[in-house]
Formats: sequence, C-alpha cells, structure tokens
Amino acid sequence: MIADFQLDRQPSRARIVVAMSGGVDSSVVAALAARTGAEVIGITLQLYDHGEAIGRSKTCCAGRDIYDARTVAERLGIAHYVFDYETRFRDSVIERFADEYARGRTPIPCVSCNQSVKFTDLLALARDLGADCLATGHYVRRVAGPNGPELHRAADPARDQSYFLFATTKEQLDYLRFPLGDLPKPAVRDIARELGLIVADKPDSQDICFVPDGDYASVVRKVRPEAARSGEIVDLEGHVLGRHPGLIHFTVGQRRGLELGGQAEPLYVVRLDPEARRVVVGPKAALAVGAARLSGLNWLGEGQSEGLTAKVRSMARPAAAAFDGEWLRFDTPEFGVAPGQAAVIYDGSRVLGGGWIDETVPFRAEALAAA
RNA sequence: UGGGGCGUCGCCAAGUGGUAAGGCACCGGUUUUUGGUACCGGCAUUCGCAGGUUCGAAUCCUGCCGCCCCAG
Repeated sequence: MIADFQLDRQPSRARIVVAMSGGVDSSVVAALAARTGAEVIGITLQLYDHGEAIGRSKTCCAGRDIYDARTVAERLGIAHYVFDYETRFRDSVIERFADEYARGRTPIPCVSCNQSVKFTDLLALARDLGADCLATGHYVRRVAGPNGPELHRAADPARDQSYFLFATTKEQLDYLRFPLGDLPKPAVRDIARELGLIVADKPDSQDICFVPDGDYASVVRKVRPEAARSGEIVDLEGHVLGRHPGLIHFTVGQRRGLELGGQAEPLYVVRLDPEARRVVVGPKAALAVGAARLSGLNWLGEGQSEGLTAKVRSMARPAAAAFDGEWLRFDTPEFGVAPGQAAVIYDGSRVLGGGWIDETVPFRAEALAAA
C-alpha cells in the first residue's frame, strides 16, 4: 500500500522525519514514508537507560529498541539518528510523574511525554532538519476539515490512541502525520513481515516505558521518597479500617491491594487525601461520578458543547457528555474517575480536545431520575 | 472453674449424621502504549485439640484448651 502523508509538495522533493521507537508500528511508518519516494530520516530518542541500573545496557529495553530501530532503518535504506533526551525526559516526564503521585493524583506519563519530548522537542528538531512533517506510529487519524486538519479516532477502535494525544495543539497537528490511523493492527504487522523487518513479531509495548519491571512505586519512591509513607485506610464515615503502605500504591477506582477482608462487597478507593495520608474507601456505588472539572485544557474544536462524548480512560467506550469549558458532565455515571487522569472530548470520531481531571463530583440520584 | 454462648480457609460466614456453600482478601491469567477496572481460573482431604459412638461425624457423647457474656 501507498500511504498518503498529506504533503504540500511532490514526495520526491519532500523530507519526512519519522519518530522511530524501535517497535513495529513506527518501523512500518518509516517503511511507508520511504515508499513515497521522499527523503526519510528516522530519529530515535534515548529517553532512559535501564541498563544503567541492570548492568546490561544495549541488550535489553531501551538499548534493544535503539538497536532495532537502527536495524530497520538500515534495511529501509534511510538515515537514522539517535538523540540523547534523557535529561529532558527525566525533567518533564519522570519528575512530573512522581510529583503527581505525591499529590495523591494519578498521572499519565505517556501524555506528558507526547506533550513535551515528542511534540515539542522532537518536533522542533524535525523543523530544524528542514522536514516537511513529523510522522509517528500513533493509531489516530489526521483528517482535513473546513477549518484545517482535525484529529480523529483511529479507524480500529480497539487500537485507538487518541486519548493519549488530546493535548496536541493545532500548530503541532499541522505538522504531524499519523499514517497508521486507518489501518488495523494485523495489517501493520503484515507489512512489517512482507518487508522482512526484524520487529514484525515484536510484542506490543505496554506498561510504563521507563518502569522496567512494572514496579512504578519504586520509581516514585526514588524521586519523591516522602510520598511513600504509610497511613490509614478509612471508610466514607472516617472509621479506620486498616493501614496502607503509601498513597503511591493507590488510585481512585482501585480495588485490589487494600487487603481488607471480611467485607460483604468489594471496597474501592474513592479518594486519596495526601495531607492526612489517608486512603478513603467505599462500595462501588460511591465511585459514581457525574461531572469532572478539567484544567490544562487543549481545544481543537469550535464551540461544541452538547451531544458530545468523552473518555476518562484510554480503552473506554466514549460516554455521552456535555462540556461548558470547565465542567464535563456525564449523562450516566462514570466509575473510577481519577484526578490526574485525562478526560478527552469527542464529537463523533473527532477529538475536540480535553483536559486534566482536577476534581469530580458524585453522580446525583436526582439527576438520574430527571434524565 | 456458678450459669449461658461460641470456636469451620487470612477475614466474614453456610452447613445439626452422609462425606466442607458463598462473599471479602489473596494468587495466577486475559484485556491494555498510564494508573486502574472488568472478565476467567486457583484457593480448607478438612471443620480448636484428644478420645468415643456410628457403615459413616464439622454435625451426637466425654474430656481438655481458648474466647465472649451474665452472675460473682
């Protein structure tokens, strides 16, 4: 297949920078870019180095990904550069990640990373290199609209990554290209296999990239030791039910890990109180949220406010909602809405924007009856 | 050491002679480029301990141990 990179000039005269992570998706993007006949430059960012801690640099994790990206670039016959962004990544992603947990919130490092390292720093780098665009392997669509490019969900809802890209600005969107947004994942792997790319069967990335073994709490502890102190677990009335090993282990909506037995029904984390170092728990019904106040808003739409849908987590089906510029109100209760997470607002498949969840209010039974 | 009650998986708890429900917790897996959720699976050869009755006991009897309540 030939992908359309939506270029303003003849591909043969164009230059495309591809963000290559070393995974199958961005490798295929590089391949598709090369097929257009444009000059393609693959760039891989070194963001962290587990090898430093594990003592096996270059054989696993980040080192392995860089090696894979370079191997793919060689096979495709494109230029490939590696840049050391470890300091930048630590300052704008890892530090913020730890800070948020210390505040009793639940961060999304992938969004921070897209906002800063990828779509600010890497994008500027691509411009410096004289590229016509920066292409990435995100499963999301850039669609030409009456008011310029629009951001849309991926054609394959099971792969859609628009949730992680809500903070993309109009200016960034102008310059970005997402050639995988129309493809189902199997098709991407097929392309990789046809081209004999070594990453064709590489497992999808998952979990937090800079946390080597899934133990994110230890990363937070290292950066913000004071955030790991133990405290009380209390119910909605304030009765002490037990103790917890540190707020950083919990997020609103979480069920497991409380170790509170003897209950008639499961208990969930309803709220985190960093001042008192308390985890407040309650039944599932106590998680029903009717509205969320958003901050750090990014808006790609026009004046839409009614008949919208919103997602408060990546893999949720969009829920009917209305937005007044500050408060996002759900038609039906949403469960497990955690401050620090993102709320992304859609009009159909189009991403209108979104913001960070700062505060939530319970879903009111009256509103339910009225509806 | 007078009376009464109770002791079943980490917690709650069903089961009163026929060969150990369920919930919570926990563990594993699936899903997932955040955290989490959800779903699936696992989880007491054994019922405080020791004897006894019985074809057969967690269930009946005896003793002991422990806890609770009342009375002292």
